Amino acid sequence: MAQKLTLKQIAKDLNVSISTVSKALRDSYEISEETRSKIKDYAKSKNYKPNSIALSLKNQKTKKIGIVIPEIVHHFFATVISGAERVANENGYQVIITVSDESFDKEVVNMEMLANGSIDGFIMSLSKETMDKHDLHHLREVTNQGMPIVMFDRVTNDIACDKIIIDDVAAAHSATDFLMRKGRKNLGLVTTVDYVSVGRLRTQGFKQALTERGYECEDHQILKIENADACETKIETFLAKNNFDGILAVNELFAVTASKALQKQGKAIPQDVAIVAFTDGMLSKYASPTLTTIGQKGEEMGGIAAAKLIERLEKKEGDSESYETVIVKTSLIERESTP
Amino acid sequence: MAQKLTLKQIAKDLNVSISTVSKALRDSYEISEETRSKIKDYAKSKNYKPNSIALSLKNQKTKKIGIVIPEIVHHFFATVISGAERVANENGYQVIITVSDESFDKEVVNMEMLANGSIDGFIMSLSKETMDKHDLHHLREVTNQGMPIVMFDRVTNDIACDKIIIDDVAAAHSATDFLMRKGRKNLGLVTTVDYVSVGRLRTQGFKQALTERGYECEDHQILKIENADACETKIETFLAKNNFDGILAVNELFAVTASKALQKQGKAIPQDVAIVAFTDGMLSKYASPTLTTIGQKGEEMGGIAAAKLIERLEKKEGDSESYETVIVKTSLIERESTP
DNA sequence: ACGAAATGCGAAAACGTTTTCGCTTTTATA
DNA sequence: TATAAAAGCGAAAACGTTTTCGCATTTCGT
Repeated sequence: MAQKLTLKQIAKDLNVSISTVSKALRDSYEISEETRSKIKDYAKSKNYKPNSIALSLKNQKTKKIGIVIPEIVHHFFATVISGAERVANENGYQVIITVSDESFDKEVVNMEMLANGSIDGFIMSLSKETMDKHDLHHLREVTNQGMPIVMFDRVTNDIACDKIIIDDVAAAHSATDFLMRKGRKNLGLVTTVDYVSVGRLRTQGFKQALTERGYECEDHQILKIENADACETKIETFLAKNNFDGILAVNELFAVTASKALQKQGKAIPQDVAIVAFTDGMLSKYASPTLTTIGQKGEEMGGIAAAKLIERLEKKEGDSESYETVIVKTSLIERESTP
Repeated sequence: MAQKLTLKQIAKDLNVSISTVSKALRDSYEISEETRSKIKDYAKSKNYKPNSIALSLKNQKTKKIGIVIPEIVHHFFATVISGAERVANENGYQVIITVSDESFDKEVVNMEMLANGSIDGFIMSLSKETMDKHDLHHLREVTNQGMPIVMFDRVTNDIACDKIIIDDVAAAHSATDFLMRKGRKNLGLVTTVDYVSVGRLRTQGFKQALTERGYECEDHQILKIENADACETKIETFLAKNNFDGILAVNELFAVTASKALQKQGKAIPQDVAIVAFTDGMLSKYASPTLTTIGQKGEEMGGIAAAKLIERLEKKEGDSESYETVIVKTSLIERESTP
């Protein structure tokens, strides 16, 4: 009903010019104390708030950050958003979320939409399909326009930008090592297909740890899952065929599925089989038994990503063009699934 | 590097006026076939995309929807966002997320920020503190400006707007009934404090079901939890003091916590105690035993909320000013925690 | 009391669009 | 061939800001 109050309206109401109103509200010395307070009082009483669209157009800045993730109903990504949103808000920015749904096309469409003036920069994690096709033209287009990107978790080396990751190799390595220190010698890995960077790297860390201790890593020890929806039977047969005493899983879902399958097969956890999972989410905390996990600190990653992006946005043009890769430390959170 | 292409730039490059470019790109009959295709080809080759900020200012529409939720790292809210985002995108809208963190002040600040031209309308669920204080001035301010709100889940009757809810009373009633039909006579309820609307309503449904079957509902049967972080010991003592054979919990977390506590106390589930939980999330699916839940269909609620909001946004001014409350059907998803 | 400096304010441009209106030039009509 | 209509294009306003510049009035110094 009550039309939105603008500078123009205030100017008309008070019989001054628009410029005077603008200056008064920004405490310009050009405006007399008297006029200034008259205008400010009036604006306050009518609850004037400058129109952010007009400001964006004028300043060529939107104070908005676009977050592109593959999936939102997912604990890790939700925590990343949470961290990014918090830091963004603290710095006067807002976040716009789009979900690629693991689809290359959606990722492209969403980013093109946002790149047309809606936001100042991107925080993103690549969709599976993008990593598989390795088609990065949309990312290049964005960076060519001078719009910064910060990638997290699922990144690529072929785009020059800041990156926030965990050291997947090292984390998998140390988790595997942890299992071996607990006396487990017959280890299995439940992971994703290789084109997902984190899957590949974690597999690599797992293998390294084994060979360093003089064990050979054989193919039958590793299960690569493409589609998480149909993982249950695959995991069951994988576990039935082998006689593992330790399992590393690249995510909670695989881990808890494995845990249940093992228990169904009569194994006790952690006595017969120990389990460690990547990603410390709800499932790990509340599964039975609770799962030992590698905490990925999504909240922290999101926060760092937002901070880095904002830093770059607010830095003078043409400042150092060097990009940084931040490696966030993981932590092993021991629970009941390991002895 | 390559500056963003504008109408002005195209006009200069092709030696025509800005208006001609604009009209050509929008296929105006005023422009000759020749000029039109020249301009369109050029624009396409340079990948021109209209600046959305300028369009927003011109049209006084942003094509953006603000979603205000109390918490994002939460399965139900994540599904709602997911559904809303999907429907919004299908209709050419984008979503901006802000999190109130259950704080009244943050809710107010975030909404004021968004209300200044950033978005066309709100989808929201009230923060606990807002429900507690029952201070709704920020919501009224928004609606007075003519900006529509659609509320979901945690709503209030004191604001005129569309609402998307489940029938909490009926759902709790039928879940309680379900437990009684399974022969359970000594039921306990783990819920939240009353000022959270869903907590109050579910409690009401629980009580109704009991009294309808001739049981009296006594205070000791009900545990009201204010802070979910510290719920564990409270739930444990609540269960130890009573000898329940059936539990209804208002969310997954309370349910799985109760389940574990009961098992620790030597009870078998569902043989000794049956459990039903509100909210069908990850936890229920992967807990041991898996939990029978009342599915809230967050994805569907989010989708409906977005559809309703967009419908209202695109309807001619001054059309019917009547608001609707959509009640989304819940479904009982039976799993191992009930016989 | 006269010129200079300071004070207070308004006009206008700019950000990138769309759209209305008006101006030329061409084409059709009588 | 004169005239009306149609076709093709450009100028300008509008959306709501900020900011530079210029103008008028007041204050000051001598």
